[in-house]
Amino acid sequence: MQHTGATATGPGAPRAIPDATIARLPLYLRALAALAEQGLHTVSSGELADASGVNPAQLRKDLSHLGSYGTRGVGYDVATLRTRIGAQIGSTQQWSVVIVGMGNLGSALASYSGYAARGFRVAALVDASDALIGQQVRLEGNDPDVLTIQGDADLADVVRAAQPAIGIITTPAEAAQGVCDRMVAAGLTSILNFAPTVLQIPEGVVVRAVDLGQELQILAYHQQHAQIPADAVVDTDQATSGNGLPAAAEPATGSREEVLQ
Amino acid sequence: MQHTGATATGPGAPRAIPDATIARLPLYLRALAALAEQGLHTVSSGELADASGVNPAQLRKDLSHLGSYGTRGVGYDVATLRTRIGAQIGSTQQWSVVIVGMGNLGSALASYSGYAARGFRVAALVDASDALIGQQVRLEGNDPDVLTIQGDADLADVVRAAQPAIGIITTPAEAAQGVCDRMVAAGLTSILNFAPTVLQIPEGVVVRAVDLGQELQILAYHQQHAQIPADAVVDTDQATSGNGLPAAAEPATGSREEVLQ
DNA sequence: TCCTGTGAACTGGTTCACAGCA
DNA sequence: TGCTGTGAACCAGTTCACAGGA
Repeated sequence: MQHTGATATGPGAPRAIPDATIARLPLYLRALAALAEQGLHTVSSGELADASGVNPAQLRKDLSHLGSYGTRGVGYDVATLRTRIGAQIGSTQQWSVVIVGMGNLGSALASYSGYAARGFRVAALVDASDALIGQQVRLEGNDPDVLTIQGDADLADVVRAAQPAIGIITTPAEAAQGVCDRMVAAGLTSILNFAPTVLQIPEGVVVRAVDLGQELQILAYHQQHAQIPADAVVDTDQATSGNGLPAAAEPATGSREEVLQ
Repeated sequence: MQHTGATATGPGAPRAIPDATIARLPLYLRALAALAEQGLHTVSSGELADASGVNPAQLRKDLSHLGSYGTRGVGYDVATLRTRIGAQIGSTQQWSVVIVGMGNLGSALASYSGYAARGFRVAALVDASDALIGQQVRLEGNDPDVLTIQGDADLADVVRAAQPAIGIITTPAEAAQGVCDRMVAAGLTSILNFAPTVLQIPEGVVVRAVDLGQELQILAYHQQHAQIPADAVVDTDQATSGNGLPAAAEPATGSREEVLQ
């Protein structure tokens, strides 16, 4: 991991939130939104940690990096905490994204309805295929709720015009590096890459990669090495419902694998 | 992160590959496939590390966990290494997956054409909507290249019949926990969750989560805190092309953010 | 009493630097 | 000579455990 020159370790810079913490803030925000929707006004670290899938001590330490917004003996005020985390993460302002590659995945991401709620808007759609260029795409709840797919050749112009904060690459692997280079040249410094390839980028650009195949392979590894020595799966502290399988009905609170990290 | 009772620290168990290493093996495999395609027969740790976006020492240490398959003074044999990593990760056998939730994202994932190449096949598609149940979906290159969407009510039967190794959840957040519970009850122990919610699972089940919103928010954080003090972006060791923007044409080899952890 | 906030211990992971072999 | 393999140093992140405030 490497981020921008942002690690300003200057004398008067309290700006030092660990990367691992930052990756979890969206999780907390999501959990807080759910709690607020339930009408809750206060949460303890234990409750919020549970809802976020982390250890309570972890949660408290993470939040302590943002300042002291809890009340001892009581917990955290849901609304206040949402505001504080939101401010840190930048969800107070709206960020534009441009999506390059309007195949199955690109289209699916374009029509993702959760952008607005999280402070994002799709500003432009780009593809290289003549068959797609010029087509109009309807985006539920997006600011311009209809976007015209623009040509890959115009990518630089599109980026300069739309000034998106983030570029999303959903092209085939072969095209990804070229798209990335041109995004960077046009001034983009944050890229979300769904193409199964490693992007070479200059200093100062942040790339996050999501790869379905990689995720599946990691799960396959665990699957393969989950030796079932007659006690690994069944002999947990979970009740079994007589068919030798864990009961589904129960709350099933348990440990879980960390999210992406 | 938490995986199955697989951490068999028994006396004669050399089975101790760190999780962080496992998460990178698919990356190496991908890079090796690309190198093999280029006709390369041998790679040094430096070259492979470059192609995978990691530090050479990291790569060597990772590979050393699988055994010694390199030749000092020369490097690694591409074919051998592919085989070894493939064997570890389980890509020697084929794994079936079931996808639950055939909205935009589910459909996009279903028609992802990279499954076969990585040793996966889609065994079943499930959705709760009457409008979708019964519809046929064409899957390029999949074993049954046409699948009929099955009803959510039949999920347990579908899982028991298809015996998938991995369940993929692409339902709305509200439905995800229910689907997960029933998957687990039906015997699934590896789940890939795209729904923006934390799944509560019993011991012995491995969940990996991918959340678009979370990724965007992490990037937004970096974007917001990438103070541009007139020297953060431009004043790197990258050449500028006169327009004050980094040149796009150059190789742009540089540091990069780690892939997903 | 019950919770937060945090120093301190610990764990896991990364990088360095070099010994050792082709 | 040029590379791998790996102990040792280092660093980041997690968890513990408790002091201290509402």
